[in-house]
Amino acid sequence: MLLGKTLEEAIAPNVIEARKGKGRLGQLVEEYFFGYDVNSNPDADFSDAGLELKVTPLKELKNKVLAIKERLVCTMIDYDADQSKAFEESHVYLKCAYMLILFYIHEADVPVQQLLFIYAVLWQIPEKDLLIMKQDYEKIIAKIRAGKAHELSEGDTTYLGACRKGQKGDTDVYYNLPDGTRAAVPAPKRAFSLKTQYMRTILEFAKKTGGQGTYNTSALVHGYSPHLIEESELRVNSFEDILLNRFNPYYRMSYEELVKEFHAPTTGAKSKYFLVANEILTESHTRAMM
DNA sequence: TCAGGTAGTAGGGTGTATGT
DNA sequence: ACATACACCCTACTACCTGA
Repeated sequence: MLLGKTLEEAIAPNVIEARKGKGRLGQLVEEYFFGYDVNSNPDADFSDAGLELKVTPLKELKNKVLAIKERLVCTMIDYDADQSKAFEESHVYLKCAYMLILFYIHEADVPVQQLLFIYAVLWQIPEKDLLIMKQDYEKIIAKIRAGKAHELSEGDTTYLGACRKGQKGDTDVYYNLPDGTRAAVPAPKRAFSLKTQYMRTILEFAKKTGGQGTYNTSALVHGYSPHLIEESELRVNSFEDILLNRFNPYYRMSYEELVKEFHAPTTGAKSKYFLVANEILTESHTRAMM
């Protein structure tokens, strides 16, 4: 529907003309393509549409090669609720089947303002990978159902890991078993993560394709699409183009420059990169005011 | 060829903002 | 008050290079 056309040609010429200023594109996409009411939800982000945004570090090896620095944490494991969920209806799957991943280069002792974003990849987990993750998921769930959540380990699985997650002072949590009784041994909190081994395949894809507004939709077939993909594949492809175009102007800009560009507050929060990336995606809300 | 450097993997842990 | 979402930080162990 949008393929081979501009948004204006395909959707709402008059309205688009009525709005001037940077950042309208995303706003229009949200409003006319996805039906968001931008005004009623200024924080509307793409997770509402089934797109998870992730910002993750790379490290530069001695030979200058860029490698994955860490696993990518997806979402907390709910020892009670997750037990009865099939992979296809799990929080992890719904959340991470479709991700916009921004890679930046981590450097020790370099002010956080000077770190460089280098790749952006829109990634839909291919079916072959989902198969493996499904097995991983089931392995994890099986342990929980057996009352062995405390024995969970990242080494158990291939792509989808159950990594430790918690805060100072956290105590292990109790959970109920399928028969309603309480597990004998409480377990530390854990989260589902994409292991570095899997992240590497995404990185390789980014390198191979240039990573500057690149996307993998090879797995975009019928049957398991998250709710983002309600219409045709054409629509999705167009959406990707639009979304990725939003990032194009910002490649090779440092965090500091981005903060200036978006008049975003500089914070010491560890989620600061996410906050900036979110600014890019929801730029319309701040730019529209100017 | 073997000791030291590197990288991959696993494991444990933390800070800040925000939602319920 | 507490849990979750954001990543982010640090260490140990192991295998694999690599150059004296």
